[in-house]
Amino acid sequence: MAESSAESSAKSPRERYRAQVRAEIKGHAREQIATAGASALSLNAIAKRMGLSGPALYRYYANRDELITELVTDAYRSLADAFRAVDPPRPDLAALAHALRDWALEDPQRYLLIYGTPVPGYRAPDDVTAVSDEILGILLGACRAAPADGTRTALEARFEAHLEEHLRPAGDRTVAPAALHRALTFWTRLHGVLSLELAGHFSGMGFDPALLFAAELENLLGGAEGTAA
Amino acid sequence: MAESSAESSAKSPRERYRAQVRAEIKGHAREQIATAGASALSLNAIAKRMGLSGPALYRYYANRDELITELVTDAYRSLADAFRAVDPPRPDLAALAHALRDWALEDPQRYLLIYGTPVPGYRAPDDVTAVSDEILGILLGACRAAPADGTRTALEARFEAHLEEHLRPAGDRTVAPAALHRALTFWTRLHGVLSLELAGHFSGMGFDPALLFAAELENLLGGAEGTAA
DNA sequence: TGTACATCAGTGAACGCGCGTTCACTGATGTAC
DNA sequence: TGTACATCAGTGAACGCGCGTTCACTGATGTAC
Repeated sequence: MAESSAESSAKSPRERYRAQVRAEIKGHAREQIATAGASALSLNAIAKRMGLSGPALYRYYANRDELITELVTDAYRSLADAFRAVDPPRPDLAALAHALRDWALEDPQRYLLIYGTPVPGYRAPDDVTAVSDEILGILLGACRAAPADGTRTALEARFEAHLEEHLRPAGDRTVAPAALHRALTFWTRLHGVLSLELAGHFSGMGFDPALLFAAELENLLGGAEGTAA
Repeated sequence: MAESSAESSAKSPRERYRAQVRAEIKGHAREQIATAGASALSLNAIAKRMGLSGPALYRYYANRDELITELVTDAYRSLADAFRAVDPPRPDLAALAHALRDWALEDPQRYLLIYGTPVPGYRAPDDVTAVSDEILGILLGACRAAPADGTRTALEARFEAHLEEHLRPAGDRTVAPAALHRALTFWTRLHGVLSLELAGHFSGMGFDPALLFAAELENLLGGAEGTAA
C-alpha cells in the first residue's frame, strides 16, 4: 500500500500547515459557537469566513461531528489545564472555584458546550471521560483533607454510605466517600450559580452574580472546615 | 372594517376547534422538543405528524417563534401551577423542592427549555417575567420564616447587604434580603443538581442523583433551621 | 541541479434534504335574512 | 326552513435558503532519482 512515513514524530512542512489550518478552523468554530450556540455550528459558514469553499474543510475534518468532538475535548482539556495551573502542587478548593469561574466567563459557550444542555443529536466520544476524570481527580485532590463530620445531616451521611456501596469500580485509586461527596457538592453548587448566570437568568434582578458565587463558595468551605475540628 | 364579535367571552364552535388544534400542535411540539431539543423544533415536521400540510399551521401560529414562546410561557405556568398545588396555603421549602424535582423529571426538556442553555436566536418575551415572578414569589413565601443568622459567613452577610442596596425597585412588596438570599440559594443549589442530572453528567458515576438531591436539600434546610433558633 | 512522479490542498458542480414562509385557491362551515 | 353570503381551515405550488456531503478535477507542493 502506502509507505509508512506517517508514524514519524518530526513534522513535515505539510503536517505543520495542516495543523495550522485545523487550528484556524477550530478558531472560527469557537467564534461561531460563541455567537449562536453549538447547535448552529455550520461547516459551510466556517469555510465561507475563511475564504474557502465548503468541501475544502473535508480535507481537515471528516464531518461535522468530528469538529464538534474536537471542540468538546479541547474544552475539557482547557479546563483541566486551568485547574492544573492553579497553585501547584497543592490547590485548594477556593482557588479551583475561582479558576472555574474565570474559565467559564472567559468563554461562556465553551462552558455550556460541556456542562449545558446536551447538543441535540450529538453523542460525546469516550475520549472525554479520561480528561473529565482528570478534572474530577484534581478536584478530589483538593477534597482530601476535608472530613466535615460534625455538621453532616442524616441524609448527607446516608448519601455517603450510598457512595461507598456504589462507587464505580473503574477508578484506579480508592476514593473516600466523604471526599467524593464534597467534590460533587462543589461541582453542583458552583455549576448552579454559574449556569444560571451564563444563561442570563439573573439579569434584571439587579445583583452581582459574582457575590452570590463568592458567598456560596465560602459557605461551602466554611460549612465543612470552619465548624468542626 | 370587520364587525367586532371577537370580544365575546363565549366560545363559538369555531373558536373551540381552533383552541383544540392549537393544543394538539403544542402537544406534538412538546413531543418533538422532548426528543431532539428545542432548537430542532420544526413547524413542517409537526404538520407532517398531524397529517397536515406545512402552511396549515400558519392558521394557528404566526410563526415558529410564536410557538416557542407559547411553549416557554406554558412551561413557566406549569411550574407555577405545580408550586401552587403544593401544600396550600403554606408550602415549605422541602415540599417545593420535591415538587420542582418531580416536575423537572416529568419532562426534562421542558425544564431545560426554561432553565437550560438559551435557545439560539430566540429571545423570551416579557410575558414570562410575570409568571417567573410568581414562581419566585411562592418561593419567597416559603422563605419568610428563615433568618438563619447564626451560621452566616462573612461573604454571605456581605451578599445580603448587597441585595438590600440593589433590590430591583419593580417588586410590589418589600423583600427581606435574607429571604431572597435563601430563595436564590434554594434555586441555584437544586438547579445545580437537577441540570447536571438531566444533562446526563452523573450517568456512569454509579450513584443515585435523587439521594444527592435529597442530601443537598437537607443541608439547605438544616443549615438555616437546625442550627440557630 | 534537473527532471519525473506522487501527494495533496482546494475548486466548482451537483445531490438531496428540510427549513420557514407566501400566495392564490378550494371547499366546508357557520351566519343573516 | 331555505337560500345567499361571509368566514375560514386546509391545500399545493412555489420562493429562496443553507445545510452536509460526494465527486471528478486542477494546480501547486514536495519527493526520489
